[in-house]
Amino acid sequence: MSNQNMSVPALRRLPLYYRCVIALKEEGKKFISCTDIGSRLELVPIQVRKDLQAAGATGRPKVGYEVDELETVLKEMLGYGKPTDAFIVGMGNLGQALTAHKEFERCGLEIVAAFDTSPLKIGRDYFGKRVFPLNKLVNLAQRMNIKMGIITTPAKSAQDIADIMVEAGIKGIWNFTPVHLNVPDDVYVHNENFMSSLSVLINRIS
Amino acid sequence: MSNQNMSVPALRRLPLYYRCVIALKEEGKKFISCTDIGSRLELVPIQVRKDLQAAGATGRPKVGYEVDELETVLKEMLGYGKPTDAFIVGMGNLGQALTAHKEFERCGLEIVAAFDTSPLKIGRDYFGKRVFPLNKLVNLAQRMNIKMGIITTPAKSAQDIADIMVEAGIKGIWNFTPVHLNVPDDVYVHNENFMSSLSVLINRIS
DNA sequence: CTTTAATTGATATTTTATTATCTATTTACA
DNA sequence: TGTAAATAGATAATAAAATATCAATTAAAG
Ligand SMILES: NC(=O)c1ccc[n+]([C@@H]2O[C@H](COP(=O)([O-])OP(=O)(O)OC[C@H]3O[C@@H](n4cnc5c(N)ncnc54)[C@H](O)[C@@H]3O)[C@@H](O)[C@H]2O)c1
Ligand SMILES: NC(=O)c1ccc[n+]([C@@H]2O[C@H](COP(=O)([O-])OP(=O)(O)OC[C@H]3O[C@@H](n4cnc5c(N)ncnc54)[C@H](O)[C@@H]3O)[C@@H](O)[C@H]2O)c1
Repeated sequence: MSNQNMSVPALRRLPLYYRCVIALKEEGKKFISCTDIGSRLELVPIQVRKDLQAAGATGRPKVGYEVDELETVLKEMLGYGKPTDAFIVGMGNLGQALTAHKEFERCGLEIVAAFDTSPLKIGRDYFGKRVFPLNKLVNLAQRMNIKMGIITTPAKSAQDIADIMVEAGIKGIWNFTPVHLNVPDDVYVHNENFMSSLSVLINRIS
Repeated sequence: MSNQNMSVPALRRLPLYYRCVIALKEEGKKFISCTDIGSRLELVPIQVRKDLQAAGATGRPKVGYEVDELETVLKEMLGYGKPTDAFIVGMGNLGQALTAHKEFERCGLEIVAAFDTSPLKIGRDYFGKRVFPLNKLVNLAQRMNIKMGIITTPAKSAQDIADIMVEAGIKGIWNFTPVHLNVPDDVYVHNENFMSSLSVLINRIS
């Protein structure tokens, strides 16, 4: 099953390996080595090997890893086989862009419903997803056993939405707002903080 | 000036401190301690102190850091005073969402022009930004001395766009596609890889 | 005026992540 | 059949990041 004690940096590299495996498969390759993968992704082979080891893949000396097996192992580890259902809150520009993104369904995430407070949006469909009023979230999440929530509301509402998600039993929050969220220990928050990324970029080019 | 040898993790925390400082300022506080900041962001005080030290801030024992001075230091370090001009390529769902985001201008980034290959988009304005044909990018970038590029095209075009950006003299690329880009050493790429984030989230909630 | 508590800043330690080294295995080929 | 080359896997070393310790400083309380 999914190895809970893989490091975050290693976990973040797995989708890159997966893409690489798919590409090599399409090129007709049956086996691939860490060196192959590493040279494509500009990673040292030893790092690729350690990550694949942690993911549970095994290879053969002189040959490398079997493409089909590697695909299966990574798919399993990444949860691409059975997508996780998620709610998204805030159907503005970013919320709509994420909802439109069909690729997520092949990468373990299925956005099943959206929530907003704007009467202009409630009841409408965006890319096939219905927008519900915010006050329906807790009840629906519990009935549908939703464990993942995405926050794309204005910053000032973010903590309120997080509180509602926690109340609803959600255990993983994908936070696109620039605010730090306070949640209980058993809830995992991943901050997609664009401002953090910008500060690195700006620093590096100046 | 901007400390080029700050670590990436530390740099990424600076915008959080900045937000915190602004919030405390609005509460009327004149001085703030690492402990204050840390408790708001769930960081240990020593980490906040080390980061602020690297950013060039100095505080006074028993009192903490002066709010106004901290704001100035962070603003300078983050480049919030003089926004960096950037081009964005790919005016689809995500490209439009980013272009619509006014907050960037206060956080060091000014998107000055957009590029696309679709005849339906070229010549139009989105949120006040004109869309140009892709073949105008190199010339315009050189004339306007553009150093930052944002890629929000489909994955299959990403490397081509990166090559064009490199040719145009762009030194920092914000890559929203899931592909690894090959660029020369003097070009910095920051990958906003949503699939990587998903793999951590899915792993942690299962 | 003295003591106390809080805080910074510098240094040291620990932990985590990355990279290197070494050994055993396997394939390809002479 | 034997040998060389490439590679996985295990272990060790290094580097980077986070955390702890301690001394110096300073404001406030007694
Ligand atoms: N657009 C971007 O590219 C971008 C970039 C970086 C960060 N962000 C962050 O993402 C968030 C959303 O950005 P956006 O550009 O989509 O904003 P937006 O204003 O376009 O959309 C916000 C949406 O949230 C809804 N909303 C407001 N309050 C709500 C509440 N309490 N509950 C539920 N819904 C509520 C609004 O009705 C609206 O539909 C913001 O926090 C922003 O800082 C966006
Ligand atoms: N939408 C999301 O929320 C989301 C999430 C994760 C990743 N991404 C990634 O971001 C990228 C863009 O996603 P999107 O949803 O906005 O896609 P989209 O299809 O909505 O938009 C792509 C845009 O790029 C333009 N384009 C195509 N080829 C081009 C080229 N060679 N040069 C210039 N422009 C070109 C298209 O005309 C279109 O306007 C994709 O790589 C996607 O994987 C998007």
